[in-house]
Amino acid sequence: MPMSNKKPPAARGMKQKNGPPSQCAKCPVRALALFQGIPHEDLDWTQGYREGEFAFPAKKVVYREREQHPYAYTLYSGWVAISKSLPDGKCQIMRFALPGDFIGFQADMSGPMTLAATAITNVELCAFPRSRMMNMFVERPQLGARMAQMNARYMELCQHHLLAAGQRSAIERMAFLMMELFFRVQRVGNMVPGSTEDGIAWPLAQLQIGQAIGLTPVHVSRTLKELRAQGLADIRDHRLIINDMEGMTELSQYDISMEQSEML
Amino acid sequence: MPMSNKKPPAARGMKQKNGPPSQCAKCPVRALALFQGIPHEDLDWTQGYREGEFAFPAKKVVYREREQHPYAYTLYSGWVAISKSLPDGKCQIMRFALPGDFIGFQADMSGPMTLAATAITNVELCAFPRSRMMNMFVERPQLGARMAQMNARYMELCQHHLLAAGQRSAIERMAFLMMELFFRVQRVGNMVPGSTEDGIAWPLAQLQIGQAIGLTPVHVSRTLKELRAQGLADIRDHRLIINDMEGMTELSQYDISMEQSEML
DNA sequence: CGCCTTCTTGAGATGACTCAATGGTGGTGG
DNA sequence: CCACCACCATTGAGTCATCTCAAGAAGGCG
Repeated sequence: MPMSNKKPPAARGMKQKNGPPSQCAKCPVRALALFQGIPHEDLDWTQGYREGEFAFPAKKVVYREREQHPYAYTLYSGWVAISKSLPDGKCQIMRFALPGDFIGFQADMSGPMTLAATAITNVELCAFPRSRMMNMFVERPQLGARMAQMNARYMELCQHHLLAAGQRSAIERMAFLMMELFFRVQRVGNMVPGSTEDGIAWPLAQLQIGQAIGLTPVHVSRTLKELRAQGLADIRDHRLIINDMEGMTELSQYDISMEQSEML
Repeated sequence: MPMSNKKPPAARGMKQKNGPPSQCAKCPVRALALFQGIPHEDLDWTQGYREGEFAFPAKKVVYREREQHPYAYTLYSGWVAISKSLPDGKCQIMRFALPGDFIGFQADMSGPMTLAATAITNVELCAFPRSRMMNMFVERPQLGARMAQMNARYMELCQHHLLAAGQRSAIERMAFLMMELFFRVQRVGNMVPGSTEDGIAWPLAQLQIGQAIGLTPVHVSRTLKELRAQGLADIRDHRLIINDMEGMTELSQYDISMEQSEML
């Protein structure tokens, strides 16, 4: 049943300061999230469900909204934008998936995708057949519980963004996004090169920032300028630097405890 | 272990055109959602996890953000607002829970609540101990899978609201909220009295509408006036009436297929 | 009957948007 | 290796949607 592994169009164009994705190791080694704390027997058993590893270059669409896509994925390396669009072309990025994150899980696992996924950097993905996932979760309850838990965690991210979008100013939303991604990237640590004490590699264009927090690119630029002027944070040369952690914590109302729980 | 059932302060004040909650029948009968399609043996087994039924009057807080609350609930009757607040008092309603919905499930089932729940109408709830839920899901995988699925569905609601909050105008968001609640209420049908072909009972004040779609109450009023003037929809006497379904569908971009899947 | 909450309406302020032009930067091809 | 081109970021000027503040009207509840 499992189709042969594929490692197609690796690293086409793109600055990719992150360096090209490192070699694909064994699934359980790198896919921390879904399989964290899962008994070894379950892990081995799970291998039968894997359908290979894929690599996509930056900017490539992994799956589209409404597409009948066969896989869901664990993200090994890189950043993926998960988004939803309106008929008039407006697009909201729901979350950024980072290494270890699972993408493609939704209420109706046999229907079309409700969201789109687009590679922001070059990415490596581990594929699972959507049609068999619910089944897999029923057969391996620990895994199912873990999936539920991860999704609940993604829900919390979504809720924070909704709170920000509904109730907060441009600069506050901007600060919040920076803090969230700063801490999430720090957390996956060595999987994302380029992190320092006060900064991380930042692959997002201002257009994408705007799509994530509901601003026009022009206003993103002005807001960024304001954060810079206040000495709070800056994005330059594809890096985010937090200059004033205290000030940013205050402005963003980012709750660090969000990131401290042992489960991703 | 299970504490005695409680049926406390029923129906204190409040217009409550919905009429007071009807009597509490057996759990599985009314809690369609979580137990939908679950084998009978699992259902019976589940009874051991129930910790009684509660009734809350309108406006009462079921649990607060950051509170170490012992229960999660299936909602039997009434509407509950699930919200998240900022230190300065601004409050975003994440979703409205309707009969059959599950509330209180989150990534960290042993930590404090990440959201608050407030009864909008008088409500009846069926309580489950949070501490034992993950366990329950591992022991009854079907139930765990169902919970994951339900939560994925709530995630989709949240995503639609984030899309609306980030990308759409006041009147579009308003129309979307109306359409969502109209169809969700129609779907739970006889559990919510007062539904007609073109309208439903509407317990929300304009303040709450604003908290759900990110508008000030003043602007909610003006936006409502505009919808009324355009002959699209109206809220009067605690009822929502959709006057122009086609126009509302166009304006709201509400996708009816969202509601058509067999699972809630 | 009277209070208190909710809704409505007006006037003015403002944060974010639009349109448009300019300036960088990196990748590509000659 | 340089020049061009495309894409992205910046800045300015003007507009508009939504907010704020404030007053008054309506409706439900004790």
